[in-house]
Amino acid sequence: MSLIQTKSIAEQVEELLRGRIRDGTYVPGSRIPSESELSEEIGVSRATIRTVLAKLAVIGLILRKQGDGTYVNARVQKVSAHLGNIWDFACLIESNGFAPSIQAISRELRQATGKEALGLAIEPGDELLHLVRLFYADEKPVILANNVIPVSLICEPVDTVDGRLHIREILQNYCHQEIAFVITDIRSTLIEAGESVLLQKQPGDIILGLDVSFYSKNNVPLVLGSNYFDDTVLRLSLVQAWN
Amino acid sequence: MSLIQTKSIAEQVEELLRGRIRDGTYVPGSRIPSESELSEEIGVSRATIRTVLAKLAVIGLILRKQGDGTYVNARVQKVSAHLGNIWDFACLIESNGFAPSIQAISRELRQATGKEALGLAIEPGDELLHLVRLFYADEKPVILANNVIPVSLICEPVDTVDGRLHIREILQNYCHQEIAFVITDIRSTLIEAGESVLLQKQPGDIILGLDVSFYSKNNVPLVLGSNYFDDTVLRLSLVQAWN
DNA sequence: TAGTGGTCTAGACCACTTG
DNA sequence: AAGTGGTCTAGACCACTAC
Repeated sequence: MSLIQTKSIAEQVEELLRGRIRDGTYVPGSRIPSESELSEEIGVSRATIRTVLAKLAVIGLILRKQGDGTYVNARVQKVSAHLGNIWDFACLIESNGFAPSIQAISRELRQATGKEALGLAIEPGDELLHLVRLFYADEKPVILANNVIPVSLICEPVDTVDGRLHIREILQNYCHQEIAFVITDIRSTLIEAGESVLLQKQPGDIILGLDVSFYSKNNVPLVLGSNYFDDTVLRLSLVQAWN
Repeated sequence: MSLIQTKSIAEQVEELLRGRIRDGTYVPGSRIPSESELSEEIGVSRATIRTVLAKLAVIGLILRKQGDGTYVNARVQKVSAHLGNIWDFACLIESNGFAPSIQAISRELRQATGKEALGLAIEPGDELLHLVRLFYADEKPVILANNVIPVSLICEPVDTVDGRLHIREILQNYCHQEIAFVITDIRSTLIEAGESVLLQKQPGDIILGLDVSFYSKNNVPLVLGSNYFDDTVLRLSLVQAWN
């Protein structure tokens, strides 16, 4: 097992191009070099260039015009938290222009409710680790995150779990599991008394509810998330490319 | 200009494989033939097979395991309205298991407000076409859609615009414009008296607000959408693949 | 060890836009 | 007409998983 994971050529090219877009080497709205030119300059095949450009086009960072060229999308740079980031709250806070931080509120062992058991494909009463975390945007609390993980998945001592880590990291470090896909339900909801205090809101204020399920490649449910998202401070905005 | 648009090989392969997944030829949860086998059977290169499988993997329809094989994702088939469909309301209603229909409520010419002018990159007071449409799920109203289009973009007589068409089709038919990308803001909001009647809700009920902006490849704002989404009837659920 | 998906290449041809 | 992105091919090698 090698600790040093060399990045693929495509990943390196992606970072290079993202960097040039970020630092203005490629001016917003302007045309970037053609695929052939990039291929020659960077020294990789045109196919590799194309896989990278396709990825950047999907998230709207660039606009491609057949017979013309590829353009930097000025509009998306400022706005976005795009598709891949919907459930990555720290990333989402950052792209809203705030400095993110995470506070671990509590870590509790308890039994699964019927609904949780259904979502996690376990039996009601099976033991769960329930994590409560609070996400801050520039010192202001904006997202209250509840996550439950079946204890049966956890390989390490439960009390070593660091609540400030990303869910992905928690699953990697303590469960040796990788996330394959995620299903997110978005609801409009009223905040309850218990949660309102932590988010500095009034009970009965309206708020976004994000119910998230994480699954492994074997289609095993890994974690359920029940999150309260203060959309008066943070924008939940998605960018999508057409085709 | 040819009316018959032959589909690309990749598109045909995608339809073939989607069909096999839909009709159970490929059993949910089971492994499908390898890339080489598909390549040989269908008679296209492995690269083409791979582009199709990559697309299906992004929307979670299949799960790919290196060194093992490709599996049909049983879970996603039932759930989803995935990324590409967030703003395609008819499609979203359908994937929730209802029959969609659209009622054109009104079609009005009026002047742009300051906010609208900003979003559409025009001047306040410039003329807009304001469409109000109501989406039904099995005869029950679930989404109220307000769309505004700068009249300057419309090439055909305004009173010929068919309010029951998809926004994409309206832009194609009456403005000769193609949508390149979309930015959607999701908010939690209270429904106002005017809108509540159409959606058969009480004023003050909570509801999801979806603010959508459509842009062309030239980064010109084409349409703004302000939509009220009854999430007590319809689930807004997103599927995303990790990587 | 055999077979799978993951990465990458070099090159061909097409469809399209711009000058 | 020249140059761009879009599509597709055939083949090589690697990393990983199962048996």
